[in-house]
Amino acid sequence: MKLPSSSDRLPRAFYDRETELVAQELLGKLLLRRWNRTWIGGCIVETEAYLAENDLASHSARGMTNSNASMFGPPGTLYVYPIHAKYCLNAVTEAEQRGAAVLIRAIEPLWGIEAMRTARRQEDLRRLTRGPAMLCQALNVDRQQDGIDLTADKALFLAKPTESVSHEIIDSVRIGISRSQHRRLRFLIKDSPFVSRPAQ
DNA sequence: ACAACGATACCCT
DNA sequence: GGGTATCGTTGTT
Repeated sequence: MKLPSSSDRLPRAFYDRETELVAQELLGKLLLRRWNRTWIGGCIVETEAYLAENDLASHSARGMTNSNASMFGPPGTLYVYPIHAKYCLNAVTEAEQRGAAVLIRAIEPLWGIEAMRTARRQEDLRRLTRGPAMLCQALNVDRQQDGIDLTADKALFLAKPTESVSHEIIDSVRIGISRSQHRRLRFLIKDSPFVSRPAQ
């Protein structure tokens, strides 16, 4: 896979659609992070949808606060939140003020693998980006990046793949939540060895 | 001021 | 598969 260029960047209209659809369509897309004058990133293999309405597992479920404000920003905003002394990253979806987002849970590492190994203090390729907090650590993303515009930022963006690769999507229940556990809002690329856990 | 908890991951058995 | 480190956020006194 060739490194994407700025013309491959996903436009705001991509994010300004139903969250479940965006979560599925983000599979196979590329996530790129500029770090120390090089690019780190790879291909998205696992996502979860967090909805604006009737979703008690969503951070937006009890309204906007200072800490979740960027989840209510325009589509294409990055929402980074802290959990268990780590971080997870989301792409905001639907119209501004809706409060919906897609959690990016895992990528297949493609570029800057040595930089990821350094950031993660982990040699095993399979354990570099296999989970949302691992992914943030590998890409050097934390709360400093919360609220940036993925459709314009110079150092962090999402892009369409530069070569066509077919994949099959499967759904699953979401991981690590205590409410709305029955909903099948987790999406994976079938047979990818880089997902955090198999579908349930 | 303080206690409880979480969209986690690591380490151990 | 289970226990837990670790810390920001939130809800309770």
